[in-house]
Amino acid sequence: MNVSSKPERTRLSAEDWELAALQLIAEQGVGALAVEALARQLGVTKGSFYWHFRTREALLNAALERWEQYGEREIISQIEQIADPRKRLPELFRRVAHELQPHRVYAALLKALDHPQVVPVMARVSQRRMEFLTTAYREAGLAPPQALNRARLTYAAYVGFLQLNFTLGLPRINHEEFDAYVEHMIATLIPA
Amino acid sequence: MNVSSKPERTRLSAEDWELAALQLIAEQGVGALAVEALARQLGVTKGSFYWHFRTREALLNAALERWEQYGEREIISQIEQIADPRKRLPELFRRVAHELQPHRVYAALLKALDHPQVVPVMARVSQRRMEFLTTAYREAGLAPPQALNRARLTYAAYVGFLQLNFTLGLPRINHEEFDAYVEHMIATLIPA
DNA sequence: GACAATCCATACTCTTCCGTATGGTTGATT
DNA sequence: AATCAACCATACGGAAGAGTATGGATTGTC
Repeated sequence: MNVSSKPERTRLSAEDWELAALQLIAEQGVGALAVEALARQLGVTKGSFYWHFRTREALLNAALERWEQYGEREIISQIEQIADPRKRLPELFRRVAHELQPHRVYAALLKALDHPQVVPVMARVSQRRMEFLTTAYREAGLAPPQALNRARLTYAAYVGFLQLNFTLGLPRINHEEFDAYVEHMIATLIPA
Repeated sequence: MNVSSKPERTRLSAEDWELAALQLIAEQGVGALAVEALARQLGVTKGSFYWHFRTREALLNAALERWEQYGEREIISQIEQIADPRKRLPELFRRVAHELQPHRVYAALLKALDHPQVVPVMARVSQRRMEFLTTAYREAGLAPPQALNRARLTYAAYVGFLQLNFTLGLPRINHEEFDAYVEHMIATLIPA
């Protein structure tokens, strides 16, 4: 039951700080990552923090590294297990669409691309995903140049959707409408 | 010739501060908008600033309002003058693609969606553009629900592209490749 | 149960940046 | 030429947050 934030009176590890940092980033952005605020939230003081980390930067880097490592393993491997290549992309779209929770950190980091620490991480992650999409489109029948551009378009649409919808709260699309939108995306972007 | 920043030894107006603020936002983001930094850049001190504006917030609001007013008039009116509705969207795509400069502020504000002052501005601007796109798609022959979803998809792709390319510097797409990408977008998103 | 190593609290310093107070300078007006 | 408003410089006060110093508490280990 120790998921929340109040009364966990055990001692903390570096991992605890990293996880709390990621959660805070997801909720309030990288700019809100202040050590005293985090300490309050964890029920300790700065004294604890500076035992585990040399600096605030170090925490950010550690948290980003953790996120990059354990962030996307599951979905990609799940999709790769689908036998028919033509069924992979629709399944990917639908699955991503209904797991918007793990994308919160990505959306937050997208808004923090002025911080030099996050740029390389985001570049690597985005690059990997783009490559995954590109090969998926090739396997779905597109010629290589088409596949690359379609992957660019798809990934841009994904990123833009994140920004427009749970960062900005645009026209608060509801569930049915959202499902229809996803199907529209599938019909428009994926070759028949 | 007084475009740059060094030796303009006339007195400043509120407008000067607003324009400088927008430029700084475009280059370094909303977070970098500090009054002393701006003052240095303009060759004056804070004393000047606090004569023109009551607070830093006031400057940000004024700058945002100015941007919202004079930001997008031209392109929309130009597009609306095109007679054949089916030629409007391709032209819009190509024109937007080759004027990425005015989109710098929009991209910067996209990353500042945690600041409560920018959210309403961005919501209004994005909403207007979305509506423009939606009617354009209807005029190009799509049924209303399809048109709305296609507009969502298109605008998300636009926003995502901004983030991925001149905020993050993803795979540094070159000119030819970029033109090909734009044509791919047109072929994929606009009904024939 | 002593004794390290680990973990944390308290109390500082230092920097940055917003905002204020106040007086000086410049320019237009008469 | 005098005057008044517009504009700016200088010197503060104060809050917030990073980082340091140091000692106290807790935990495992012999």
